[in-house]
Amino acid sequence: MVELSRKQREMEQRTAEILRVARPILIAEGFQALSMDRVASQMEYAKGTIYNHFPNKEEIVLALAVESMELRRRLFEQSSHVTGPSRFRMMAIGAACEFFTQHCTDDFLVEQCIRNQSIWDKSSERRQSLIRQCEGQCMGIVAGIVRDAVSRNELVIPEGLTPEEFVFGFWAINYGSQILTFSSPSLPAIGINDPFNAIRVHCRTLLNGFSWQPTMMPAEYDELMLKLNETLQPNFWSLKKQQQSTN
Amino acid sequence: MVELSRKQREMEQRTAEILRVARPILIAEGFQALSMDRVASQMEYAKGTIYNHFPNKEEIVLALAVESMELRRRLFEQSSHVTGPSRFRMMAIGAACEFFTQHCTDDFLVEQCIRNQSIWDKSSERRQSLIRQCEGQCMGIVAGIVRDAVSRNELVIPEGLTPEEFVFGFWAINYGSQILTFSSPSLPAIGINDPFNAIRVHCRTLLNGFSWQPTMMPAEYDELMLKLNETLQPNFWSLKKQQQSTN
DNA sequence: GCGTTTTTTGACGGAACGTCAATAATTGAC
DNA sequence: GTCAATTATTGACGTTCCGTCAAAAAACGC
Repeated sequence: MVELSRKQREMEQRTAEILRVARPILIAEGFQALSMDRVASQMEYAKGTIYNHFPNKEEIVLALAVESMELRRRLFEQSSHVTGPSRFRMMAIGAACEFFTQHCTDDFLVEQCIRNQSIWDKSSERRQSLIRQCEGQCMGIVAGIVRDAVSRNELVIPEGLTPEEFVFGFWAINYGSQILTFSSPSLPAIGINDPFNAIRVHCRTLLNGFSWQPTMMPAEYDELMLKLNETLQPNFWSLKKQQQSTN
Repeated sequence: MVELSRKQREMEQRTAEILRVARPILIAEGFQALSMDRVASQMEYAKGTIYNHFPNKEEIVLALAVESMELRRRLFEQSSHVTGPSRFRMMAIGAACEFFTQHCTDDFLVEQCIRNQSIWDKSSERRQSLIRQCEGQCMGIVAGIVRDAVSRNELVIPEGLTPEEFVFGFWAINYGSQILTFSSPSLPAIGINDPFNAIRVHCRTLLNGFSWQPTMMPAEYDELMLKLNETLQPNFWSLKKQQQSTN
């Protein structure tokens, strides 16, 4: 029915509007500052109406996280299409991670929010599975590059590791550094001035350590990263803009 | 005054008692389940009395975090005293991390709690600096090993990295993997069955990648880790027990 | 004992959650 | 165009928790 779909459209539009209102609050003032009353009054609707869209505020946060994780997925997707040896594609993923860390800090904050038992507990199975799915897709993209590298004899995965477990190390170092960078009180005070560069060096060392061909000297590596960034960043930015207009 | 000190003692005892009551609540049910009313009623004191010890619940959480981070520091301390080449000591730190991840999961959860702007914001400068101090000490211990390695010509740090930035990579990969392991929904579902082993392989690859002498084949590495664990674990356990009786 | 100081208490104001009966708006049959 | 039926919106309400503070109780010291 045309009628029904108009209503549905309006409903979806308002759902999006709620997220648009909620996001800056969550980002600027944190989870506890995000209240249903506040969202309602800011939208000039009654609280009950908001509850027609989301059964609790945790669901709002999860919905925001889905948006942010989709952005990450699209960045990865984009990176995986780079041409060249498998290692180039892996480094392109690294470039995407760098971009996400540096230019999508808001999205990262939202992602971090949901790594919290209490939020997870109160939210619906449906949205949880959306998150899991997106996480799985990100992993799938990177693991795909790894499998491809193996089949082309450009990489030998150490014995006892699945491709996903291989990826896990890179995931951990990127994710960990991001969390530490944003939440560790005064990193510079303990001697870490450029965490971002440090992680790049570690990733290069890891790739070389696994002998992922072609191995690279520091200068070569940096040069290629520069080139990858130049190539990819326009796409990254447009994906980011796209996400911003949607949310 | 004897009088005064007796009162002080009682006060401190009760502070400790509050933490003893609060810790299991925080661990089992999370930050939001930890309420002052609940702690008070469980201790059979009025709420106001609890507020004589801690100005808000965030401070309680920070106090718990200090305890947990001190444990980590002591594990690191212990590990740094292993004899042998600098690399052995670095690997001993790795063993401490593994121990902390595997056997002090509660402490990790508490540590994770405080990486949250809103908790950090509401707590006192004094306790914040205790945390920072402890974090700095952990870093100091590991960076000390790195500096020693450099001065013994067992390691060359890549150009442009401070020893602390060098350590940061290991910190990030360990921390990141821990967070992902505990908070990522169903890691096995996306192909990661033994995250713990994966990180060990990555750390070995990193150490070898940096040519930290003596470089090691997988089997050698695992063997040494086994030996380190055998040597250190009794000490680790006793440090852990010690912390448990204090808190 | 008794006045003073310290500690404890729990009632209170305020904020946020999530609910639901009452109210308003929309729909479509006639 | 009217009106009964359906659907959506509203905000007051019960509840829970926070953090405060005046009053009550306990401890102190003379």
